[in-house]
Amino acid sequence: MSWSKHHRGESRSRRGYHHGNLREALIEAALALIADKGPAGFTFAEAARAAGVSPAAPYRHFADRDALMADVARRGFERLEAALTAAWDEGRPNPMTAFHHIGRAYLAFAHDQPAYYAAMFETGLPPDHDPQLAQAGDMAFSAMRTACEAITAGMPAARRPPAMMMSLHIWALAHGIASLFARGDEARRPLPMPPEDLLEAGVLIYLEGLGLRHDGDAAENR
Amino acid sequence: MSWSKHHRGESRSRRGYHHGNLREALIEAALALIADKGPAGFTFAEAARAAGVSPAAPYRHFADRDALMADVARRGFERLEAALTAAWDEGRPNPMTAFHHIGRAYLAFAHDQPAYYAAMFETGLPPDHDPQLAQAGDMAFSAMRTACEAITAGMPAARRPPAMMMSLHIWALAHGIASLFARGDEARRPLPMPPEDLLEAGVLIYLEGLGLRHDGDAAENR
DNA sequence: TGTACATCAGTGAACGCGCGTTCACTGATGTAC
DNA sequence: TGTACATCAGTGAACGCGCGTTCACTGATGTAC
Repeated sequence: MSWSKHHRGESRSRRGYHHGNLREALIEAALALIADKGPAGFTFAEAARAAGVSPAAPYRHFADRDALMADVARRGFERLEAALTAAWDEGRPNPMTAFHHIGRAYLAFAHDQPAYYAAMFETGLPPDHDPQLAQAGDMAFSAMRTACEAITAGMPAARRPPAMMMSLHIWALAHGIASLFARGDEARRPLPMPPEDLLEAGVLIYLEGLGLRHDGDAAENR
Repeated sequence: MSWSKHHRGESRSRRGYHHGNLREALIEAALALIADKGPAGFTFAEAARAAGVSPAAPYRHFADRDALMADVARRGFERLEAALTAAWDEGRPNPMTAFHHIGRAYLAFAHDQPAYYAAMFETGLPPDHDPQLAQAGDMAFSAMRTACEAITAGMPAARRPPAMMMSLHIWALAHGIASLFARGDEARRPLPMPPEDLLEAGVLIYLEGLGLRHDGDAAENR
């Protein structure tokens, strides 16, 4: 199979000596390994093997194992931010419904992307290890905060809660439920109800506690 | 130092050939290693070295690395249960105050015992990997549930929330805040306020949403 | 009180393994002229 | 259009290391008699 030298793999973008897209291939390999064996089960050498290159090749693209992991985490936060923003959809069809969509999107992300989720929250790496990583995390949080600001905008200023505090509460509640009960890997704990329902009920009670009526129309918030 | 053969280490309970308390020593070593380098940084061999025994010795007490880890996690849940129960103190001085003590105790545990916390929640092991581990986890959750039942006992049955749901909400909120902002290791994220204050505010709003007045006296709940 | 013996916790040497990392190198690419 | 050359992505062999696990063993303990 002499042609395999010039047409290795399934894609014509991978050429013989030069891989062509090794950086992306390593990240994909890392995701697959993390999903399979947890963040601890991912090794630089095995990612290289999965990408079909020698163990020295990854050093052309990442300083070390942690740098690759941080890049995966950064992409995870970017994806989460996109998912939350799409779920919010600028408050359509109405802020209260859109707010619940955000919560569902958070749980869906944790469940459907366990590798990203683990890289983002369970590697033990400090979040400010990499400025780009920290910024991506802030962006994702901002998506939540934007929604909180919008949903409380209709309240009288005196009774309006600080959007920062509110978004931290919602984030923590969603994160707690996701980490314990909605994660996509083996560490998920059993729950006597769908985690989405648990989160939605919690958010409703919380909003009620803030003085945001949720029964009836949502005209107050527009 | 010929006597070191018979009086090895700082304790007279450790005797020459037989360690005397190796099981405990391995668990302590594991905790120290996890605290130092995260759950992934703990190895069977290094725990043996820290305990001053040969690498084969741990196999007399634990089937493998995961079995030791599960034992550490089990003890962690037992400690957490004890801490929550002590904080609740059967609802003294009054249920609302005692309830907030529980939240603080959860955050304090996560902060002060990062090794236990990581072994309990971040090893990636399935929670039902070990029946004793699962039971210890249930016991800790029960402590929370007992408090929720007590604090809602005074409400009219029609408006009383299910204690199961309520305790899941409080647990998830505390767990989310602990995991993100109150953990004792490097992965703690910065927060513009003490995490205890964030949790207490969230709990107050949540209880308000349930219809549990918190301003004024707590007579309603006694 | 003394002795024989079963039990068992820990030894230490050995094994195969995969890891992270380095090094001088080589083959492909693309650009200047 | 063709050629020389700088660039750089990937090679492959090598290194030292620590891991998990096994094995036949040995020394300490405690109990039966």
